[in-house]
Amino acid sequence: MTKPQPVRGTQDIIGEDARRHHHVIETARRVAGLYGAAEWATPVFELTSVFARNLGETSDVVTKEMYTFEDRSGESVTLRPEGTAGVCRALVSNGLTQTLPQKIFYQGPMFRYERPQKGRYRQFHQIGLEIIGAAEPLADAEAIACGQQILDELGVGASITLHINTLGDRDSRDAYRTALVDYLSRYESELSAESKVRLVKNPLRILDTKDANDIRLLADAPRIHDHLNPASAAFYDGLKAALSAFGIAFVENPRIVRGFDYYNHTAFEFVSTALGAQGTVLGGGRYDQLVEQMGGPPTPGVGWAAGIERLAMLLAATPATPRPVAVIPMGEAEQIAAIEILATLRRAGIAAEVAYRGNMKKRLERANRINARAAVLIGPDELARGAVTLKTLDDGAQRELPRAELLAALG
RNA sequence: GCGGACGUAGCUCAGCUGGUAGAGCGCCAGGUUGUGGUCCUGGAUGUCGUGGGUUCGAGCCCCAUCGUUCGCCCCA
Repeated sequence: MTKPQPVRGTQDIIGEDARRHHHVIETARRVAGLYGAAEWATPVFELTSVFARNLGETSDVVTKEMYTFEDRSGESVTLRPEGTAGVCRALVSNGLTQTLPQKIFYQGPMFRYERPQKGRYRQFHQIGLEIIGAAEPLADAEAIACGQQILDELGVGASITLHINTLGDRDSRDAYRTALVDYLSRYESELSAESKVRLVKNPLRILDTKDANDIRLLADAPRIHDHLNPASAAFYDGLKAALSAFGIAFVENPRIVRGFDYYNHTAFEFVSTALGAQGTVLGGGRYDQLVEQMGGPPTPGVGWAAGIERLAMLLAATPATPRPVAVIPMGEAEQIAAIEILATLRRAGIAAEVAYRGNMKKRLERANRINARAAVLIGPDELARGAVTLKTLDDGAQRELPRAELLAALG
């Protein structure tokens, strides 16, 4: 038997996975609301230029990793690889650059055309937060605090450490890049193959190398903090002060970098100590050039995103679902009474189920399987007396009571 | 995109140097025609990922393909 398969790198989220997934989203949505964020839903695909223009046409990201195709009119469209670009596009499209700041929460599927691995799918899901229109480090601190609170409320915060860094403003960053290239060029022959390529293409990312010898060479490399101009240094100090005031613990990690030019100042990652070397569960930073690159007015922004699948994996336990009440008519004659009781319970906010068929034994088995807390039994005797038998399934105790008292008994 | 490993029942897996499939769990039925979770008895389920090849004979060997997984590249 050949069963139909989902497209490579996609997965069905069902059962326990679905409950964990929803729990992550609901927790994040609720906490983001506490920070004043409104939830946006932007399209899952955009014109390719929305993503490509900002990333550089030649990077691997564009040529290799985007889910891009032509629609029937020959337009090149791309399934969104991340959420920030679409949110910034929407901000500009809707003229919201006149109404700043905006705090935006989003959640949904993202797509990258990569080789699938465990926890890395071609369709995956993210939650994200953006604060657009605030140039102050307080916005960065709020975004980070929101991320921290979500992780805490998910119960995964304990095994996670916040790493922060600054890239400085454009001048600071350019000065640092020059200094870093100067230094590393002297050791070019000793660098790993990948780092040699990065030295030309994207030198800051060498700081993120895994090669032991590269790491040794980097020990004496110039540091970003020595190249920050006064304004950038003040911004970074402001961030750290605000984080401390929010009660957020962090470590400074100069190896956290971002590859694209629209990033500046703050870069941060929440790293799980439980998941090995690649344990980033939530990451983000400041992107003061992005909205302008998108065709809007110069508008600062800061935000983060986190993979829902990875967070769901970290949850200690699957969130419990409410236990329903099983309504069990003995036969056809009691069916109508059962339906009436179902309606009463559900309108009162009590989860209630009835099995579609089967004798009493079968229906009790089913009640057990759906983890019902109680069964409401109705046979000819109860029907004649206008009563029901209420059975508590955990201890098996049961008693007969008038139908009118059922709601109160289940309250 | 590159390299390694793997693909047997719904799930987890066993299957000797090739002789045409098994366990546990789950599922269904009965023991109990007004009572579940425990127990006992019985039952169903697989073109052994797919296609081709070698062979008298392939779950097992060979090739291809699809998928999964580990690592690399990348990680917006």
